[in-house]
Amino acid sequence: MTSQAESRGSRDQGLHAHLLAALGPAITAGEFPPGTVLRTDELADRYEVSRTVVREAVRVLESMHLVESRRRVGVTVLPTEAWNVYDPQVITWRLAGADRPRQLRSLTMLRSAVEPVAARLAAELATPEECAELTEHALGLVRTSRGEQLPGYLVHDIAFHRVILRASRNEMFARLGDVVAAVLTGRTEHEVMFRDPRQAAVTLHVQVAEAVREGDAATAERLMRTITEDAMAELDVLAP
Amino acid sequence: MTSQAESRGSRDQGLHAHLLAALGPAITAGEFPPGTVLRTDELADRYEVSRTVVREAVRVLESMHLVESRRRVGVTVLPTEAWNVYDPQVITWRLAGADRPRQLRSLTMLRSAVEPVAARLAAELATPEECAELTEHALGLVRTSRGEQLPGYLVHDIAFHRVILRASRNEMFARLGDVVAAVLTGRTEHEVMFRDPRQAAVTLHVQVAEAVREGDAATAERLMRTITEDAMAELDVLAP
DNA sequence: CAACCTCATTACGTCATACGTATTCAATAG
DNA sequence: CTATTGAATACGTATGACGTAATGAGGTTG
Repeated sequence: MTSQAESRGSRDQGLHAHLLAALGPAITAGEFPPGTVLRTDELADRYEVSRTVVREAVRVLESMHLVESRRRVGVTVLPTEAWNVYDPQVITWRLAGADRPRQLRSLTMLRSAVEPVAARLAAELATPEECAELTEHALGLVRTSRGEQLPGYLVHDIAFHRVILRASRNEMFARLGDVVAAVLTGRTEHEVMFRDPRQAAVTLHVQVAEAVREGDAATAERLMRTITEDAMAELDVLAP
Repeated sequence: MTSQAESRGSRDQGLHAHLLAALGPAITAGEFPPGTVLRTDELADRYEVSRTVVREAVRVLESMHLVESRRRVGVTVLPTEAWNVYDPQVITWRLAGADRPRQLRSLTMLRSAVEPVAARLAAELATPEECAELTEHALGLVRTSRGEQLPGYLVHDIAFHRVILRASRNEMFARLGDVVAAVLTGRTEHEVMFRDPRQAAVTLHVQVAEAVREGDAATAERLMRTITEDAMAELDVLAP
């Protein structure tokens, strides 16, 4: 065993996480085309870890359906269709990779399918506390809608949509909060958004908060549909 | 090492899969309340496998956010909010467990959010081959809509919705094919469906196939929305 | 000549052991 | 009563050995 201190790599969460952080992005980025076979020993040698660590990382990749391990064959990279594209880890890796635009488009489409329904449910089921949160974040959007306050705007935007999804009282919807956060963050980071958030969007958010507070499900859904469709349109304009 | 043949357990995919098949359902069923600590040695002893195997299984559970492994503490069961509820494995486990009704409701709601949008996209993007498949499965539904042919009906129903989701050309939507299959299968298995599939549903499916073939996006979306809302209503009637 | 069977090879699967290390909790000193 | 120290603990990692199934070469057979 060499000094085993490792130059740096990842002090975060263990060697297996380090390996995952190396293999996951590489696979999702297509550096290993589907059908590529990786050997455990080779990986252990390449990344200077024991086979134990490699096997644990492979097990995780396998649970994400990124690879398949077969005896006497090796660890085979699976085609995209097999991947667990809802796994937050996979989403993160892909958003950081080459096919980011395609990924962003898929996720935005998912948003535009789910969020309007979530808004309708929220209007029917939101607690007073959640209504208050919505109003607060809507006001936050108004405050940060002008000038160089994109980071602040982003925080309120994410929080607003998280509350909507959570207030829908649907587990599956609530879990998309992370996805929405990733999409919105990505949009801001890559300046796939005008420097001054459009006032129309801000107004719509305020109105959604109102509709939810008043229990107007139909209006909440319609307004949210407008918001997400605008997001889709924005993407169509600024991406191939 | 004892005889190590194991009464049966799972010859399917290795010992670690066996362990997963035991721990996953137990955790998702709430047999280990959040905060419960499991020790690897204890698990290894209890299931008569080596610590290596336990660790690999734990890594997978960890990637699903069902548990968290911390030094000197053990493997802690995480609260439901942390779980990867989109993981097909987790979905399967939960559908087989106690809170099946709640799970079925959440998933059906997700369907009713996504499938109408998918139908709209399908009407715009479906290939001639996919249109043919849709028509074929719609006819299959008609043929099996009466008498004791629920299994046959189910096959065509699942296939139909899979084609719609695939034809939407959206990765995230396409991946929900398994979810829809699980929901429809569950509905049939538990007789949460009338013995004779309703004729109205069959007609709607035929009309969706038509709308997609003719590229009538608005109609396809509207019809599919009716289908999924009927599914929700059905659930409301037959479940608390 | 083609189809089938045999068997050595290979790389994953599992086990056992040893040691490293972060974390916790209790005992002690101030 | 607070703060520091230190021993116990359970996970993290490495290593070496062996089991086992899948593969493909090579020989056998119809």
